[in-house]
Amino acid sequence: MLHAADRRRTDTRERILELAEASTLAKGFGGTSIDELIAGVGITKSGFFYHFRDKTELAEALMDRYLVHNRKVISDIFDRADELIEDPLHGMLAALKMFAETLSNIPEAHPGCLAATFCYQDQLFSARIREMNIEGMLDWRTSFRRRFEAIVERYPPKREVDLDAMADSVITLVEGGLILGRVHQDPSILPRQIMLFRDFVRLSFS
Amino acid sequence: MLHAADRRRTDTRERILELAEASTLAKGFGGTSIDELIAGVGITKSGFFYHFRDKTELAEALMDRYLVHNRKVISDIFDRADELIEDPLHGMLAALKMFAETLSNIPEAHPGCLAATFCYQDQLFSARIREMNIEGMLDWRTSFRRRFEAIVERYPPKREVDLDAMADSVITLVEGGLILGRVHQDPSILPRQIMLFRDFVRLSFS
DNA sequence: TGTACATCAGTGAACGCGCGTTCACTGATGTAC
DNA sequence: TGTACATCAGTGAACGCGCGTTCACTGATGTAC
Repeated sequence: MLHAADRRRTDTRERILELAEASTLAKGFGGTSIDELIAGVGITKSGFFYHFRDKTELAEALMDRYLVHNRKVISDIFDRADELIEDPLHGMLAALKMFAETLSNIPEAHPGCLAATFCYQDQLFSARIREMNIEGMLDWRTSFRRRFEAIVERYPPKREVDLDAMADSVITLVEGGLILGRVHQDPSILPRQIMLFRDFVRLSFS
Repeated sequence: MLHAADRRRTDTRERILELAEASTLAKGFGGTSIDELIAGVGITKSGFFYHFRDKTELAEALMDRYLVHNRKVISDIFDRADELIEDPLHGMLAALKMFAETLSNIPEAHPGCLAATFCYQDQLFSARIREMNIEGMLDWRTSFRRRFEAIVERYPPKREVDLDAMADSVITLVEGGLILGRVHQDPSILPRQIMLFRDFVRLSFS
């Protein structure tokens, strides 16, 4: 159980991270100033530096949070499907459909992907951040790759399929779809790409 | 024919843009300083402001250049295929294959997409930039959409297909693939995604 | 053809603001004995 | 249970650097008559 002080600490820190993430998605990490964050949270600048040694540590904490969230998204995709469906192909199809639905149900346009912003400013960051980014992307690849292998075993495809590419497809579409969705201000773009990929999976293995 | 002065002018301006684009892809536009550009080009700061009223004008010029380049990429995709192949489906398949090959032949990893960086820092820019970004994305959608319509007419698919989503797929995969390629430092990721999409197109219409 | 003026492509110095960072300090809460 | 000390979660003031921007000026080239 948390004591009062711990709770307070966690709160402020968490609120800084929350604001920093939103601002980073809107203006990039470089464009996000500490002044702006402390104004939002209601502390002084020194208060910020109590929670984070420097701005780099904020970036790393942001990436950490993102990695945890990332893994939860992936397991959410498959957990429900695994519960209901044993067959790997139909499990994948169900999982993709549920994923697309989840993406549709986010009321506002999804704000974007932190990994993408960081990747497009990577020269500003430590090698640490880049490694974390790779790690996050590999989580997607390995999770999907394993499941596609199970599918191939039970449903041998007529033509050879590039399993690594297929495993990377969902996260590729997510990154691309978030960009398109943002530019066009149309949150339906990403889920529709996922549903299209689902059609592709169905066609490939039947 | 250009006079000496014009040529010089164009040269310096072009070199600023060239450097600015590379730096923007590496660090974001906000992280790209005028000091850095003039050091690279070898002029003084006032020289920069002779060519661009302010930094916003540089961003717009960058986006302008990108839009022109963008259109060339799209027409390159289809021009050769149109020359050789009349059938819309086989033309599309050929175009996608050539596109994937072109992407493979870029020796270094493709540096990324300017539109993506701008999109992830869009709060820093004028509405003008955002409009230009939309325009660029629509170029892709309309070009592909028209061709998929021709395909559907000649090869009616068994199942209904989301033509808008299909038309958006290539640019979605390009944006996503560039991010994955950058993070993993693997330039083969994007062309393989394109080839996978090509398989999908073939399966969908036969 | 020579001269006067205009434009091009910059130079050099200065400015102010915002940014990340540091440092000495503090009041409230928690812990050891 | 009371006291001494430690830790937590900050405050307040200052600093220096880099950034975008401005302004008066300039030498080389181009153009009109």
